[in-house]
Amino acid sequence: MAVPPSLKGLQAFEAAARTGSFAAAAEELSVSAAAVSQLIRTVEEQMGRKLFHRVNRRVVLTEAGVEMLPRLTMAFQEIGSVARQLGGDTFRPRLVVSVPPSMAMGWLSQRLAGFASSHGAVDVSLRGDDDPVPFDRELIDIRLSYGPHYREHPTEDIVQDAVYPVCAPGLADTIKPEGMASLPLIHTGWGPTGASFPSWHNWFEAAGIEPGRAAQRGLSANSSRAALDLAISGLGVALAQGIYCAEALEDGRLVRPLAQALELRQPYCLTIPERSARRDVVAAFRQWLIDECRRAVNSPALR
Amino acid sequence: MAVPPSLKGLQAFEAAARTGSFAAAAEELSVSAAAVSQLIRTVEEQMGRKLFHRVNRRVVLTEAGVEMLPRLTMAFQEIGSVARQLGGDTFRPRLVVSVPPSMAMGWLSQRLAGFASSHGAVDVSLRGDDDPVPFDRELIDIRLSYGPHYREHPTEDIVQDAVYPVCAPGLADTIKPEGMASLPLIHTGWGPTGASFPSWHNWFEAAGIEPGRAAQRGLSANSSRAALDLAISGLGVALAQGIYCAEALEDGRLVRPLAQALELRQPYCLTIPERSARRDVVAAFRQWLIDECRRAVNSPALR
DNA sequence: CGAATAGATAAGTTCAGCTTATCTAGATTG
DNA sequence: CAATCTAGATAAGCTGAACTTATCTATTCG
Repeated sequence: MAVPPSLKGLQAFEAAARTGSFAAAAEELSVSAAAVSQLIRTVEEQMGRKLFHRVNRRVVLTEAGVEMLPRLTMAFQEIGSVARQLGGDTFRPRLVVSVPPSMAMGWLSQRLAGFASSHGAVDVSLRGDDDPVPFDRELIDIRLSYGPHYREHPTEDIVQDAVYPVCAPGLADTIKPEGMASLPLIHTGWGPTGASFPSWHNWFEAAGIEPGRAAQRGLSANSSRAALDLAISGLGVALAQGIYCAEALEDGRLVRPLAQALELRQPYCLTIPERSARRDVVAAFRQWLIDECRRAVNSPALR
Repeated sequence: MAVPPSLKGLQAFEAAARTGSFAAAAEELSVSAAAVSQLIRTVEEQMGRKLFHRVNRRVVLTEAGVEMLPRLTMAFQEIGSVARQLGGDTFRPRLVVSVPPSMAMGWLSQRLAGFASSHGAVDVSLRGDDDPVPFDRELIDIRLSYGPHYREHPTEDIVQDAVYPVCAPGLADTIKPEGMASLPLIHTGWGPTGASFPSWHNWFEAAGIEPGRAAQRGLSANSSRAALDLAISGLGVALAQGIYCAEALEDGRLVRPLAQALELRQPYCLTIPERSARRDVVAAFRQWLIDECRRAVNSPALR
C-alpha cells in the first residue's frame, strides 16, 4: 500500500459491494453514480488491487473484494451507530455487563431495575457468558466471574462466598443431622468454568459425615439457578452459593437445615478493561455491583 | 444529528481522544494540529455536543466523548487492518472457523494442516466455542455444532454420528458382555450444550443390560477429548463419538470391546452465515470439512 | 521571568470529491 | 430487429471540506 486508502473510498466500496451496484450505492450515499465509480477506482489504484470485475454493465466482486466486505460492513455500521447515538438529542450511555449465565438469569437481572432507577438513562446490556470472555474482540465494560481469570486486565476481588445446604421449610422439619443420607440431595452440574465449585461430596467431607451412597443419589440440575428452584419447590436439599440463596432465606422460601457451610476456594472477581475504567457509568455500576454482592453474601441469614 | 458527521472528523476525534492530545493526533494522521482542531470542532457542531472539555491548554474528554472512544477505536482499527491486508502485495484470505471446544483441541487441529497444504495461503483462525456463538457480533465464517442451532442462518446436516464403547486393547481382553458391570467406566461430562448427548445409562438401556451400580461408578472427564485420552491410557471404557475415536480405532490404540453402538439424537450441523457463503475460501473449507467429518464417521473401524 | 508548549482562530490555498455531460455496450421491449 | 433503456466509465470542470501557515492566548516549566 503506497498510500493508505481514503475512508470515503472504502465507504463507497462497502456500499457498492453490499448493494451489488454502484447506482444503489450512490443513492445510499446521496451522491452521483460517477462519484462512486471514481472513488472505487481510486481505492483500487491506491491498493494496487481490483475490487470488482467489470463484466459488461455489471460489477462483480473479486475475491479480494468479497473477503473485505463483511469486515468493512461491520466497521461502518459501528461508526454509523456511534454517530446516531452521539447525534440523538438525548444521549444515553451504554453499558455492557457480562456475568456467569446463572447470575444473568436470576440474581442480577432482578436487581438491575434497582440500578436503572437510581442511575437513570443508561442502556444496560446484560450478558450471561462463561469464562473466558473475549475482551479483545468485544466491547465488554465489566465482567463478574468466579475466580481471577484475565491477568491482562485490572481485576479486583469482590467478596468471598460459601455454599450452604438449603431446602424448603417443610422439608427441613424431617431432617436430623445424621439423617442427611436419607434425604434427596440436589446436585448442581456447574458449567465448564466451575470445575472447582464444591460438590455434596466435599460438603460431607467438611461436615465430617460419612456420605455413604447419599452423596451420589438424587436430582441434579445444570445450573445454580435451576438447583435453587428445585430446592424452593421442596424437591430436596441443594448446595447453594450464599449470593444466590440469601434472598430466599431472608423471606422464608428457603431455610438452612444444617449450619455447616463450605467456603468457596476463590472469591468473586470483577474485571474492568482499562478502556472502560474511566467511564462514569462504569464506575457507578462497579460500585453498585460490589455493594449488591457484598450485601447478599453478608446477609444475616447466612451467619 | 442534522447532518451525519464526516468520517475524517470522527477519525480525528478518535486519534485525539486516544492519544489525549490534538498535537499527537495531528502527528499520527500526518496533518497539522490546526487541522485536527478544526475537524473536531466541526464534528462537535454537527453533533450538537461537545466531545472535549477545553481546560486551559489541555483537552479532557467529556462523558459523551469517553463513551464513544472505545467503539470508534475498534471500528477504525478494523478498517486499518482491512486496508493493510488489502494493500499487502501478497493477499492472504482469512477464515474464522468455530467448532465445539473438544473438537478444536484434538480432532480438527490435527487435520487442519491437511487443508492448509492443499489450499495454501489462507490464514485459518480456529476457535473452540460452545453454542450459541455470536454470529451477529463477530465475523465467524463457519460453525460446526452438534444439532441445529441458528435457525436464522443457513444450516445443513453433515453426518449422523453415534457413540461407541472404546478402551485400550489390553483392557478389552478381560471383558465379557455381561461383565461390563465390573469394569471401570469413563463418564464424560458434556459441556452446557451437550445436555442431549448419551450417557452410559442410555447405553446400558440400549444394550438391554441391567446397569446395576456400574453406570454410576468410575472415572469422569469433562470433555470428549479428555475421556478419550483416559481410555487410550487404559484407565477404563469410554463412550466416545465415532468422529473422535475412529482414528485411534484404525491404528489400534483403541478397540471396541462391545459392538453395541448408540446413535446420537442429532446430526452434526454446519452453519455458514449468508455474508460468508459466497467466499471461495469458505466454500472450499466447507467441502473439505464435510469430507473429513464423513470420512471419520464412516470409517470401516466403526462398522 | 522568559521560553516552550498546546490549543484556538483567521485567512488563504488546494485537491479530494463532486457534478454534469457524454460515451459504450449489453439488456429489454414493442 | 431496431428503439429504448440501463449501468457503468470517462472527461472536464467546479466546489468546498480539509488543509496550511501565521498569529494569538494561556499555561506550564526551568
